Amino acid sequence: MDKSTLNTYFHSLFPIQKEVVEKITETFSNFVLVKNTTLLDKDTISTKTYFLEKGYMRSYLLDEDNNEVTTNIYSGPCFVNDFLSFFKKQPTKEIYQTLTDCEIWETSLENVQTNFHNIAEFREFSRLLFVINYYKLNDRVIEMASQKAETRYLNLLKQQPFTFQHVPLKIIASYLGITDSTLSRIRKEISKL
Amino acid sequence: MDKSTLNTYFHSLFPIQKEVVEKITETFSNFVLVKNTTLLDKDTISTKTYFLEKGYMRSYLLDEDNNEVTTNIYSGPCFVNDFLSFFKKQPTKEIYQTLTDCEIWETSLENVQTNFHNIAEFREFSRLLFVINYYKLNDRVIEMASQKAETRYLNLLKQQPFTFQHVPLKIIASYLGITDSTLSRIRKEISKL
DNA sequence: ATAAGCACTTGATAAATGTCAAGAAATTAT
DNA sequence: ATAATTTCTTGACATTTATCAAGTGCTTAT
Repeated sequence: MDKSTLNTYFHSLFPIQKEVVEKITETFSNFVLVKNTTLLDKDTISTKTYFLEKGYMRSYLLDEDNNEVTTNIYSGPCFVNDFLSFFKKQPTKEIYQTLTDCEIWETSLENVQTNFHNIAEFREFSRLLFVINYYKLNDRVIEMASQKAETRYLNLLKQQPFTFQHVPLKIIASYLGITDSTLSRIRKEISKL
Repeated sequence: MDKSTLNTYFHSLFPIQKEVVEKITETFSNFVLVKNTTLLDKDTISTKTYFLEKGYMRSYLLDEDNNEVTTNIYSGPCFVNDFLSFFKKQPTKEIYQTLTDCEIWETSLENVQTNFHNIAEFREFSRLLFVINYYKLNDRVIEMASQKAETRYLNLLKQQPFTFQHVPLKIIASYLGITDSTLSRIRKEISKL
């Protein structure tokens, strides 16, 4: 039950007192999931917020042609949440799955609510987490709208180089919005240079 | 200074007492902007949160080839915010511009902070606004990654039909991540059916 | 250790979308 | 009302990406 990574994450995002962080993380409990396990399934309601301490995960869904669309790739340490399901108590549209063995912390919505309304620093932290996630997504939309596949690939390679050592290329391809054949060809082209 | 639309917006998103909403909107003041005016310029820090009561706006940026990339189209009534700039006090990367004459309300970060930390219902409202905006963006990424241009166009037409009566097609095209030529051809194809 | 199942690559071809340039149509300014 | 500007359309052609199918190699389960 070593919460040092979890606690450090709070400090890294927002200046906040050690005692306050310990109060916030008091209710978090941890568990381990092996590779290829579903953490949160489609059409269920997320009652927990998750912190991925170590390992890789993804969220994905199936489009109308039954192709997998990877919506996010998570590399710990980071929070993993289906915000809509968790806060609005709606069924998820996406599946959250481990891509490697993972170490995860969780706490309930009730605990989040208590902290959100009673600890000013947690409120600020929560909002900041939203802002950061929102802008990552925004940057991705801009990329998708304006950059070609090769550029998106090179950006991802620069931003998350370690992901490529743990996540299959076909999943990375679907995250980039291209087929695995196209990604394979892009990589071939680049390796020629 | 009729705040009824603004106040109603709060109620529509989240059950909240009339008196509490009036307290929250107390500090909002209004103004009018004519078509094609910049509300928030690139590289400036957003010190206000905006509520677009009436009219159309967009946010956009220029990519490396100096093409406009429209990141969002806003149709009042709705909040218009550069969250990153407003909450993290960072320079915006995008330009926020009116597309028609607009009626806008604004209040300062200080007022938002006071309400965020003192009014539980406002905290819930704020978070909900984030959640909703986050998922709109998430849906857009999924669309961009998995649907072709024609489908994205038809979805937008269904979801925001009135936008097409007030926003030039070239802006809609850049929002869809395609060129205006391609949008023109898509519309021609569809009109044939 | 072997078989089965995935992940990845590659070729041939097709579909989707972009580029550039010109002209038509609509809007805005004088 | 006219001119100027911007938006929209269209054609010819180029580029990007998808599709389908086959084959290779790697991983996993028995």
